[in-house]
Amino acid sequence: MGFFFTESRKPDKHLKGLSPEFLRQHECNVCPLNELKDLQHPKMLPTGSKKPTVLMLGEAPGANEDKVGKQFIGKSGKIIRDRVPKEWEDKLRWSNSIRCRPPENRNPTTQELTCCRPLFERDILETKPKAIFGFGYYPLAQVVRPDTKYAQIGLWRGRRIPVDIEGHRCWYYPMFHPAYLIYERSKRKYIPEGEYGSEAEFAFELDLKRAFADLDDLPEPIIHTTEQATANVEIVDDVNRIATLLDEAAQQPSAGYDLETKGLRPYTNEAKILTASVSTKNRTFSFCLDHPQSIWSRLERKQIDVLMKRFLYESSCKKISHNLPFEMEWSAFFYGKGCLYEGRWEDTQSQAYLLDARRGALSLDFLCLQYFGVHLKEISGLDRKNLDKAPIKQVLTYNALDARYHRLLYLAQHKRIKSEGLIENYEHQLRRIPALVLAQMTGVPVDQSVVKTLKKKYTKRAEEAAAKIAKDESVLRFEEKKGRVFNPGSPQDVNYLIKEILKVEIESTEKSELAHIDHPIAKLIVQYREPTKNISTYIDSVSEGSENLYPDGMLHPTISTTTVITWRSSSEDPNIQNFPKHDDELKEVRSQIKSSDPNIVVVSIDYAGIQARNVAMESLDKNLVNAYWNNYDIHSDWRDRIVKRYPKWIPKSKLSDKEAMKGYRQLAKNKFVFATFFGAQSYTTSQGLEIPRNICEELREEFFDQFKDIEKWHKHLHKFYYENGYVTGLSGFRRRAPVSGTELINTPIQSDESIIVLDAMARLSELEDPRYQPALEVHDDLTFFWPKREVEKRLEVVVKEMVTIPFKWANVVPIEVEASWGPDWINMSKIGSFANNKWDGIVEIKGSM
DNA sequence: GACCCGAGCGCG
DNA sequence: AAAGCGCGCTCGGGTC
Repeated sequence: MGFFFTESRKPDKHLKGLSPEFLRQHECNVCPLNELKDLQHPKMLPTGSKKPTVLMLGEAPGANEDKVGKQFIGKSGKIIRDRVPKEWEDKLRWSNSIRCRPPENRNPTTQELTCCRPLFERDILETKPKAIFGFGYYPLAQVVRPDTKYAQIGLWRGRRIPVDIEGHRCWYYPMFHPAYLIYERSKRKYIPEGEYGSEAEFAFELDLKRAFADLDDLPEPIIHTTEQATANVEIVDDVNRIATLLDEAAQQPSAGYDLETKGLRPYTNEAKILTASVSTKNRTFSFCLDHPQSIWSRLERKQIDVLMKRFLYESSCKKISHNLPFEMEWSAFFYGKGCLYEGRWEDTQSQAYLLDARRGALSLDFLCLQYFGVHLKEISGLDRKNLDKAPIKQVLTYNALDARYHRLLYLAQHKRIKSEGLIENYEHQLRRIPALVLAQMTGVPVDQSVVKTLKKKYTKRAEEAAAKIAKDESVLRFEEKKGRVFNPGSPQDVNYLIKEILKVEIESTEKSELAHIDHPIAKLIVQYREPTKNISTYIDSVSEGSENLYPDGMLHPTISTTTVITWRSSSEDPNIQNFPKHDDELKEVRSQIKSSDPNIVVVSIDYAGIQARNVAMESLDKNLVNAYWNNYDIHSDWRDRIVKRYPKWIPKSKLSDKEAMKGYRQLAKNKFVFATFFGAQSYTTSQGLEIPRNICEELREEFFDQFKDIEKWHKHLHKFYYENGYVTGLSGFRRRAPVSGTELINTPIQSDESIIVLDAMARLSELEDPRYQPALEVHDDLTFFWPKREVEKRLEVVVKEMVTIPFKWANVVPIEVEASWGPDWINMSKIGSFANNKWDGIVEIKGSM
């Protein structure tokens, strides 16, 4: 039996010209597997209980199964059977989605799956199981028919889906295929006794355990038919009726709210809200705003704006959207930012993210399939990209359906949020959204004159490097041998050049690897890469003509709070969180980020060493906590301890060189102290510090002798994870299995960090004063664009808010921020460091960790 | 032409 | 055995 988890293993979609109906009708007679001569046991029948609670559904018989004529007796079958609780053994039925063994374990084809499906259906109707546990991709595809893009077992495992098989309704539990677990084990040379072969193996065990535990109290599966989904949608074309319905909705406890728009962002000249829809318990309706096919008179159109505004500002219902930042950004853009803090908004995508953060499974479409067994997008059959050209009635229906499922999904997920004890986390998540939407709307200024200068400068550099490369003798030899032009931007070409022409062994063509090569071409390639990367990633993306730059001359990067597995934010179009800051050759691109008004300056305030403080908060390590209160400099101390154990690390001549010793402190900090906090092993620290492995092992022991509770905390995380199936930080955030050992340590650090920073940002936004609204958030940093003469006054408010953290767990160590300012985003100088441990207004402190 | 993937590299 | 974590973007190189 194979394993079914990658794209390449999906069945081919060709039915060789035969319709699915035809294949279903003729079953085995038109099945290619029926032709096979060498099968020992073709058409293997299901076995086990005739009145089963669960149907255990595999993919197809394997070699062993075919030989003996019994199902689930091979290696994969054993993995499943070993995990069946005794009390369930006689309540199971065993079957495969394909009854004959495909030759040489090849994948079943769509044709074979379709032919076999009626056999499966008849068995279901005869035996009526309450649940199906399906192993791997093929049963999932055959039973649930998820859209191709969702057909990844890794996305579905750990969930349950209501399914309707020819009228029989039951729950489908997708699980990994055991063959995948065998494959994962096979990749490792050695697995210690008692350890899982992979995190997937732990997840598999967890899934099975939870699925069996579910059986005692299975609810009725809810499945919406297309008729139910589309029933009673009112398309409103009368303004008075819109007024009546909106006012009625405003009085309801909850209302789904959805907008269809021209474009994804409201900052373009063509941006329009095309239609809107609202769905309450009694009613689902939609109406036009600026759809080209709308029939409103100018007066009517104005009246609709008044009604929209009233609904957004004055309704007492919960306004529920899926991907709330979208509805908030458009609503605030057209009806004023004030509406973001009026009434109560809810976000079903945030709920879903809290319950299960897997990427790719947060769309309304996916969640409707999971919760209601309904293919939402299939019903509407609408091309979202050209909504302004689609028939208006279709757009309005589609719009209304979305609003309906916003509300239904909210109710379904709310129950689970509550029962999992995640209300507080959801409330925090909700507060992030208006804060980040307001940051998106605030925007980031770009000075196009700087952009032009830099583009010229880096283009010249790239050209110069390219010219030198073209003339290099090694490149000439490459071109002679290959018969084509050498491309310095192609890792493949570079790899060939270094290995086959220069005859130098390399592991990769990364900068660090090239640095070790004693040939001018290595340096030249880096000299070519740097300016080309700078141009394509950081200059072109902010220059006129880029889709990222809007008519207001600003960037409005999209910030997401439901993408990153650890609760951090992410930024795209462009990613403003990874602009060069350190490399002298590259960091100049930050000077593009600048107001054209010379009175406006950039002010950044970042949390000093927040992740290390998170380690102290999490572990409550006595020595680490005290270090913060007593200004003990861990990194200098450990620099000195490393030298003590390995004197060769720092040449004698440098021991009295203050600047050099600062550099070694930095090395000790990043390559040893922090790395060890985060779970790095001696192998890694040895590579980072470039000192022998055994010394690093000794150092590690010495380190955990000083910070005993950090090691304890690492162990606790491990234990908690295997007991509960997720890892959590002090904020209650959860990251669910599979999670690897080092991810276990990092996750609470990143999540608590993000809670602290984004809570501060939310509090600043809630002041509802644009002066204190950050324009950027970069993980430990909030950045503002302020009039120069206002900086001191505004800074006081912001700093105070940032260091006054409302979480008890955070205040076991002092919190410190560092502010800097300048005319642009790179030419910045330090204003000062401020901490809350000596709070007396703003206290500037000297010496930081 | 649209999509997918890995390599490489920027940030915290 | 593997060997801090988390992202987004661009390119080359491939497929359909």
